Amino acid sequence: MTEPTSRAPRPTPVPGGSTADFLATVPLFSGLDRGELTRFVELTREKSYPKGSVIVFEDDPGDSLYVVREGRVKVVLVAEDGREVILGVLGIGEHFGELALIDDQPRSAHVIAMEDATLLVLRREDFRRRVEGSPSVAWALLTELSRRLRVADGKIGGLVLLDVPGRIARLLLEFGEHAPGGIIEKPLTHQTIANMIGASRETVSRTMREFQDSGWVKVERRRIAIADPEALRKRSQVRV
Amino acid sequence: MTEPTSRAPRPTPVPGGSTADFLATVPLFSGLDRGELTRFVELTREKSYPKGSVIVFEDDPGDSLYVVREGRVKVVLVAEDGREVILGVLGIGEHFGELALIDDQPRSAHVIAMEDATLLVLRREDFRRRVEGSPSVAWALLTELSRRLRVADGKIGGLVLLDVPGRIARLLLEFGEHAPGGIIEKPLTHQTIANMIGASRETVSRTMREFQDSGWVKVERRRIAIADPEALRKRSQVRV
DNA sequence: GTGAAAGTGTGAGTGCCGTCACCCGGCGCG
DNA sequence: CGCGCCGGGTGACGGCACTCACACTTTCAC
Repeated sequence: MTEPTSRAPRPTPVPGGSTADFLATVPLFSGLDRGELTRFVELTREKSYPKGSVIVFEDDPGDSLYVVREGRVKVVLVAEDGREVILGVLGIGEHFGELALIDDQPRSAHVIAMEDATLLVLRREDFRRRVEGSPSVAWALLTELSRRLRVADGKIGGLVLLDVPGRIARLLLEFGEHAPGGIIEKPLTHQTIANMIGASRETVSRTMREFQDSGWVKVERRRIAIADPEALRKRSQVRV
Repeated sequence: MTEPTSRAPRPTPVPGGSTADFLATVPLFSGLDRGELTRFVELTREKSYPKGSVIVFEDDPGDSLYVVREGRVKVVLVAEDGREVILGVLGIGEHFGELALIDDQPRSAHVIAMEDATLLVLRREDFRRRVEGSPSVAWALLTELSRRLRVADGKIGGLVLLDVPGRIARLLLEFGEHAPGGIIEKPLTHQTIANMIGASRETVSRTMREFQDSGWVKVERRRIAIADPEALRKRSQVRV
């Protein structure tokens, strides 16, 4: 999956940088000119969430779009017995909550702060006006939803066709691509990986050890470095 | 597996009215008025595909949107070893192929005719003009993509959290809802079900027998009747 | 009608991976 | 400084579901 434009790691906004500057780096709004952006900023509120707090609840009616300004959040389904499936991890510049604004259905998942996080909140009506008023925004939104649909379908394929090591290999490659130098800095705990690929913590642990022993990845102090992408790629291919 | 027809599209006798009438029933275009619809029809070509033929190939560049006029098609990922994952089954009035038109990426899956099928084909530029020119179409498209995203996420959750009987129960309920009287008429073979939920044909066979023995479903001559939705619902819930 | 092809039923064997149980090491905090 | 907690490592065990094998039934084409 090569996506030259939208997914490249963008420079982290300086804490002092204006909200308008920040929004300009978000693909969804990058089509707006400076004037529009500045006016647009007036419509957003900034909100902080401590690590572990729930930002949106599944099944709630939703009336806001969120853009991650600082920190990381996870989109999760939670079963009654406590098992959780992580549908996605969103970092700076990524957004969530559009679905409920588009189709007026309840929230489809929980969103939880993985670290202390700061979000820009935009209310339904302002969002809709923006989408309806700016073809470029509408088109960017369509593009983003398309991307997510492709990712989701790929995930479904992986869950069905690959064994656990294969799914882990694929996940590592995916994260490695979007990380500078193929080094995944942010803490990806085994438990998190497990919840992302539908496996148990223990199996992830064992598999990661095998990958290290094979020299495919190097792990030190919470950093995962992709050492042999080709081997991983092979392992994440469906076995013949 | 048959070759796709590159033969000239034969003018199809259309059961049930004009193409414009038909398009008016498709949510994507239901926002257009009669005049627009009639002019719009000029832009489409009608094409027939025999059962088993491949309509679009994964990884191909795509330049068309397809609307199912007659028959059913399946969207599938195919592994090298032949196993296939059915991402979706589309019936009359449903459409596919938008993704590639929106984001200019290659097709994300194969689409294969499950029965002899007739499709309306709309080329990229005409589609784009329509989306850009009609806010109602753009919005309908956003709504449709949102719906699919929710479905896909639900599927991911099901694959991870449910065992095979649970996934089958969920699938039956889903199909039952969209079928009049909870009776699923169209042939859903065990193999097809298996490919939709990521299971083997044999396991589906055994499970369907159990469901019948429990009185949850009644099966006769290719028809599946949902007899006890409540039981199925319970079974498709995550066990506590 | 008749044969081939598609779909289904069922048993036996096996393996991946989940669960349970326990240990270890590092790090933050009172 | 010691304690708790989070994250990780590893062995033992068992079960769900996959594969393989084969018989039977239904559908469909000619």
